[in-house]
Amino acid sequence: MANVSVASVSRALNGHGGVTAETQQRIREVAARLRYVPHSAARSLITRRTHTIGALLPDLHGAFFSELIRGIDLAARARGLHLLVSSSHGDAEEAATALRAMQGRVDGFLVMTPHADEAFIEQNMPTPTPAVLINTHVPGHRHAVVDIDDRGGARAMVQHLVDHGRRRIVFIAGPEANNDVRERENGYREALEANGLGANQLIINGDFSEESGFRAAQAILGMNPRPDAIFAANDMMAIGCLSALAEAGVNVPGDIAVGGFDDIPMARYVSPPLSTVRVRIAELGETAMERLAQMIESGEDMVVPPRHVAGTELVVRASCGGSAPSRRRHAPPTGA
Amino acid sequence: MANVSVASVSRALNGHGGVTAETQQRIREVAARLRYVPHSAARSLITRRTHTIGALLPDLHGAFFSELIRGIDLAARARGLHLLVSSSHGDAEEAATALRAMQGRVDGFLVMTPHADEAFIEQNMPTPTPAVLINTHVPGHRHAVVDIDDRGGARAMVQHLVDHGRRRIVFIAGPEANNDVRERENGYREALEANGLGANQLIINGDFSEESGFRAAQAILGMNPRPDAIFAANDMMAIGCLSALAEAGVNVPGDIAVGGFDDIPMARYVSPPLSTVRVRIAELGETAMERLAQMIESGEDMVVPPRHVAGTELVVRASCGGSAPSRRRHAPPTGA
DNA sequence: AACCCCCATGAAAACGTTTACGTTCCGCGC
DNA sequence: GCGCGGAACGTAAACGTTTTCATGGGGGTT
Repeated sequence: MANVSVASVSRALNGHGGVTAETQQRIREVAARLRYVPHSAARSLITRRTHTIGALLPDLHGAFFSELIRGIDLAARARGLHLLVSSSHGDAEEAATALRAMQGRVDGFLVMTPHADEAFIEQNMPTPTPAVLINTHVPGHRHAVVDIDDRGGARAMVQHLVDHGRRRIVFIAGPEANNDVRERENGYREALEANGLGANQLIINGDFSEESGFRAAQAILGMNPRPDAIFAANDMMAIGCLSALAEAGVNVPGDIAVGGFDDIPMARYVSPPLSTVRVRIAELGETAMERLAQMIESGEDMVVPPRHVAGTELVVRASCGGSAPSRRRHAPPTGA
Repeated sequence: MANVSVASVSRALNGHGGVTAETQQRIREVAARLRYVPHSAARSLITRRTHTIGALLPDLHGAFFSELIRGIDLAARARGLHLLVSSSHGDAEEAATALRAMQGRVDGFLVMTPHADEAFIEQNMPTPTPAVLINTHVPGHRHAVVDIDDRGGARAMVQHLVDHGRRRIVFIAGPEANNDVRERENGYREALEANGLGANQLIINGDFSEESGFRAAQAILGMNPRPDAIFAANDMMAIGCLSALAEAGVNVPGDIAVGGFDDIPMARYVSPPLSTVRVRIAELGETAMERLAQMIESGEDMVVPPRHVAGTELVVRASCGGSAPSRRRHAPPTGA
């Protein structure tokens, strides 16, 4: 102590006023000298604020989540918030457990999980805690929602293929439970229908793995008449396709054009470079975090911001045989 | 309340005994019905345990950190610990701030930052808090250290190149401040000397970016006599080399062999597939986390485990012209 | 039948803050 | 000169747990 009561210390360090500039100065000096740090638990106990937000993600693996976390972290630290991460490895029960474990430890949730259907939300999300649902099409109005424009991106890709003369476009789907996939498939369908090709729907199931893309391409090569384009629901499957096609001696994009989704860093490096749909993932995370911060600050009469949809961007490279590849060899991929 | 005092509730929920099985049962039922969750701040206040560990990383970008966090998360959740992440974007001051901000909020630190020299540690790490330093060559004995065997990995790669007849091997270094790079360079040197090639040291500086690898390769092409192998301190630079060499019409590995370090996912997909040194990153994170948990549990008379060095693994693919590429086309890369 | 010990339970202190509420002191106006 | 207002600061309550200690009751032993 520096000849002063705990109350004054609190006031001095929090800068709430009610204390002379001089004593504030003195207290701060002493605090620094003593390497005093306020006990955050005690503070949280009385303040009911933890200055921490909890992120529940389906997995922490791969470029997607890396980018997402990065965006979230960026926005969080800009606001002086801490980030508590947790992955819910596939299992819905595990996700619920993780959510419960974070309960009370955080001021708000950032939730992205395939298990987040309405019942799950209802059951496991404490009403008073603000939450932003990422990429989760739940109609509820109690939580904010931030989505990727999967449908629009898929439409753009298919439209591009159609514009360049492709007519028999196969879509390689992903795991059925996945919302993104459903939306990408919807976009595929809409684009075909918009071009009077509704009857040409060709859908093969995959599971997001390179392997499944490889197998899908083999199946496609056996189809008659042979398709002239493949649109995979993600880049890894598209890359699997490229392998299979190369192995079979099929020319890409001459014989078959290939498009993916995500624009993972690798997409630029495969041969031929993969056309794909870029999602500004870090931006998605930032937006979600910003929304959440806003909800938290709004306090009692919480305002739930309207649904936000993160745009996508068609990245044309050699694999889809469109215009000259827009890939400049040594420009770093934007946003990556 | 269920006809019982707060003390009994505490005992029932924590299972410390001192309460009838019957009442414990009853209390738990009521708690579940009321969706009661203990206030973690209050608990931390008295327990002086947060059940949270703080991870300070230099960045959250890219495959490396994605893997690292994944490993950490895995080990953390296996022990029921929460994970607070923070990136210290480059700046040492920022790292210090982040560390201070986590102070008191966590039971232990996982620190990986290029700024973690001795002074930094001394200044910013609160002595009583357990900490594990990842990939940080600080001699202090107060903290545990977990490292990558950069030197051994580099030696293995260079030895492999020498074994296959290469004699003029260029090393492309990374940012000077980086510990990994220094060690990789040491390994390079040691391997050359061990083979009586100590006089053939050829080192070019890079900065870990693809671009710098590209430029380095151009420089190398101008050297006389021309080197017959390139060993880049990381995969991205190696990939930049491949681009430059392909552009110049140089045959890889015929004219020049190329090796990288990290085994990023992309390494398998470039052309030719890149030989590299794999680091089991997730394992590194897991080990670090386990050590930390061990230190935390050991309590007052904290035992600091001895330095642990995560092994590396030479991954031979086509780019180094060794034996037939060991890459099986559709086996998923192990550990990725 | 009396005593003792142990176990289940309750009461209360403690953890380290924030904040509402007093208290003191100073300066100013009447 | 007296009173009054306001600013600076101290006192103490409150936050929700855990844990120590006290209390009571039941069962076993002598």
